[in-house]
Amino acid sequence: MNGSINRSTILRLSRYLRVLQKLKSLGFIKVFSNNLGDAIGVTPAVVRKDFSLINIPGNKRGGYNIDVLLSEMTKVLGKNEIERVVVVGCGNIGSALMEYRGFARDGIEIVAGFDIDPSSIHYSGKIPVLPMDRLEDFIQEQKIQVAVIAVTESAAAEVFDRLMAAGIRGFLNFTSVELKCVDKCDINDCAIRCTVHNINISVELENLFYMVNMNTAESRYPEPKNRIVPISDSRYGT
Amino acid sequence: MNGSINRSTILRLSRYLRVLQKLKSLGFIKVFSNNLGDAIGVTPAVVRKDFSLINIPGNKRGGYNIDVLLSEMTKVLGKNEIERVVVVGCGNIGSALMEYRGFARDGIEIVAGFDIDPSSIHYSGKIPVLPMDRLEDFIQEQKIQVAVIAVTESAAAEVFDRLMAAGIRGFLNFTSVELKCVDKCDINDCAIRCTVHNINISVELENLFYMVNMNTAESRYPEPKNRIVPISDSRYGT
DNA sequence: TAGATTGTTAATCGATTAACAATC
DNA sequence: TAGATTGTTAATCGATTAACAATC
Repeated sequence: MNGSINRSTILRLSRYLRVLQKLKSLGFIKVFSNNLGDAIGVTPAVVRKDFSLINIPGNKRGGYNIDVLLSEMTKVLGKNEIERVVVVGCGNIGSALMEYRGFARDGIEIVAGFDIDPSSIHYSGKIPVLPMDRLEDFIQEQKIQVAVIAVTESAAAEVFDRLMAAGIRGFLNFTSVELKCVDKCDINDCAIRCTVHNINISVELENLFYMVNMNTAESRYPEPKNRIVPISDSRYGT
Repeated sequence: MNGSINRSTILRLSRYLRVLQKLKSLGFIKVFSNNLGDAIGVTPAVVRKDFSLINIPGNKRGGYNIDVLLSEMTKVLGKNEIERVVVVGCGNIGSALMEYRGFARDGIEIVAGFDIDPSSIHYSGKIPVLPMDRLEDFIQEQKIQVAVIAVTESAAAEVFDRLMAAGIRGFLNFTSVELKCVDKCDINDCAIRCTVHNINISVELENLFYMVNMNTAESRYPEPKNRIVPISDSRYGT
């Protein structure tokens, strides 16, 4: 098939959405494919292709209507309701995420944290931090589907299993353990799919060092044509 | 060219490295391509190809020697010395990273933080937090090449420019602003390359919700052949 | 030897890019 | 009209996968 809606496309849609919201707040009405391409670092053709995939029409001369883009894209991305998340592990990273104010603007709400350390527990406050034995109940009662894992390395695998069993189907994993979905079957003997995004900051940094070293090594032989070769990787690229 | 060392390969190498360190600490001497493949979620052929790209020899029957792998891979990744990083913006995320203990094990050291808020500044302590006007001097004196950007959205672009001008060539960007390397020329009129990794946690979470919704929608029509379809995306995949 | 694993080549797959007709 | 932009198709590119000979 020459162009289905895949992960790359979806990640780009999220990024267009972000830019479009800003443009709208600035009073813009329409936008061209090359504007959006510049904004997120892709070619205009990619933008047009993405939009045509989700059947958003443009005007041959007048570009795309921002309101249409926003409403269609939120429809595709399923962003019509608040997206509720739990954070498991309220150490450095977990707490930082729970204190981050920017999620609300993006329609994301962290509804609870969970921690093994009794001194971290508090039931009141903006976001409660609950003990680990409340994990399964809470997830099932609140029908939570997405969780952030920010526990210690040694607890990662067990927490992952518990979350999976409790019904979580999307995982954002900040531990250094590479988590993978393993075979699980529900009572109806039907496949359970889940999605894990592993974010390993050490690996990110290591890679940056490698790229920097490579670039400085190469820059002794600068290419004649393209004097400026910015290498901007959004992690969703390539 | 049918197989140069590209970003995907490098990111995989970092991940092999991590697994290999654990295996070594468990007393393992050798490892097979399918073990490593399982560990990071790729096929054995990819592992063998990666290793052959960096000229690591295996034994037709006995797999790969872990010590050889480790020493060759650290050579390629340039991990022989401590990798020094600064963190700009010591709010929630920035502080969390500075307090994270795991970097040392990976040969990464956060040598300083920088913040605009005077109450965050402290010159002593494990990692000093310096005022922003020390930024350029520090980076140049210490020859820092990689920085984490964890400032507010509104400060992101300016901080990025300052870091770039001060000599930073690798950026790990946690702000919601998509940073791109722009045209810059140094005094020798030679291209400056830099690398930016943008980590946008909102986008990650949004994407998880999309995947989860898609999967649950699809699971009403389970495929006959592969009953279990784990979708495990390491962000470097695809 | 028999079995298993590497190393490499060719085939496949998918995404990006280029190009251009359609048309506002 | 002339110019600019969309929408789509074909070409290119690159990475993954499959396959299998080599060989321990």
